Amino acid sequence: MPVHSHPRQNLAELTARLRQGARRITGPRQLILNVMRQEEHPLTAGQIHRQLDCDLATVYRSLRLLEEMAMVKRFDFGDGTARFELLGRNDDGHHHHLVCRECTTVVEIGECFPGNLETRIAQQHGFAAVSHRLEFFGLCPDCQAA
Amino acid sequence: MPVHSHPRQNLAELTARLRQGARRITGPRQLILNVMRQEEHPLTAGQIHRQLDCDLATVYRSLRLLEEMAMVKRFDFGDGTARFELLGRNDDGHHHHLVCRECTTVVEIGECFPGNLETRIAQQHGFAAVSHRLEFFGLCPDCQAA
DNA sequence: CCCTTGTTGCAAATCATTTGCAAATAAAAA
DNA sequence: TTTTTATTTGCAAATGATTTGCAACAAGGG
Repeated sequence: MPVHSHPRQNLAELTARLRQGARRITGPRQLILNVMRQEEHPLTAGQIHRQLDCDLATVYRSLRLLEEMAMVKRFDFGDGTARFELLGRNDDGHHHHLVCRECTTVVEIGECFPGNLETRIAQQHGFAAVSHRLEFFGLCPDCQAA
Repeated sequence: MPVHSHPRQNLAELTARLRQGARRITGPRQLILNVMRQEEHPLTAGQIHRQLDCDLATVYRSLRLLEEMAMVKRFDFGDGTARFELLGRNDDGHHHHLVCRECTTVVEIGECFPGNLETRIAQQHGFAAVSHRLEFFGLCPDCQAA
């Protein structure tokens, strides 16, 4: 079983969450959620856009909205393009990725470093509300062969 | 003392390194190295450019060159703008940052998580040549007060 | 000092993402 | 159900960071 499972969420449930956020249930938003719920890997706005029929700007606007509502999480793999993943109802989305430098294949990582490291660093420098971003990069099995 | 010290490197030494890389010693390159050697924090291409008199494109080209030569390291704080730091002669630049979400103040972190974590993750998924990117974000003392 | 090749400045091109605005439309109100 | 009203959409144009084409130029070997 995958380290981090992605039980496919149903659309009705997602729609309900949207409504709870006092947001309108529109065609584009349903389409976007529907595309995202069948992907287990983070998608770029462009990848989502290619799979449906609405304006790219709308995709960006919707993703920002969904991010604010904590329904999706944004990841940055440092290639200048944001990726988005749908979050489960009580998932804060805290997990990391192992990304192939060649083909951008993504594997999800459940592990993280000991939590006290972050706390210690925060205290040492007087910072508050500290969070972190951690991603791994390497060559996946396929690309090693090639 | 800072966790990660930045002994100001002298220009002649930097220039020598440039020459070793079989690269020409040009005005713009000296200017850029000179600006970087007096900064202890990562700078954006724009910040460097503002402090000297040459084309922005040249700054970008030089930074890329210096990065390839391992004389500078590129950092990505996820705000869509790359930052660059000068590296010491035998410094691989492996360290992390604690960045203020409000004012972008940067503190360097010497610590890292236990090395076996990375190795274990790589093996678990059959990846090779694995590296990682880790940055912390929070509110610095000043911004907490404000 | 000259020649060759790497570099620069400038302008235009890219790329991801955002924004202005008028037209379209959910959801609330009547 | 129709009307009302605040959202949301599509489209085009604007942004901002970074790159690129190209002709003029300069560093360093011979």
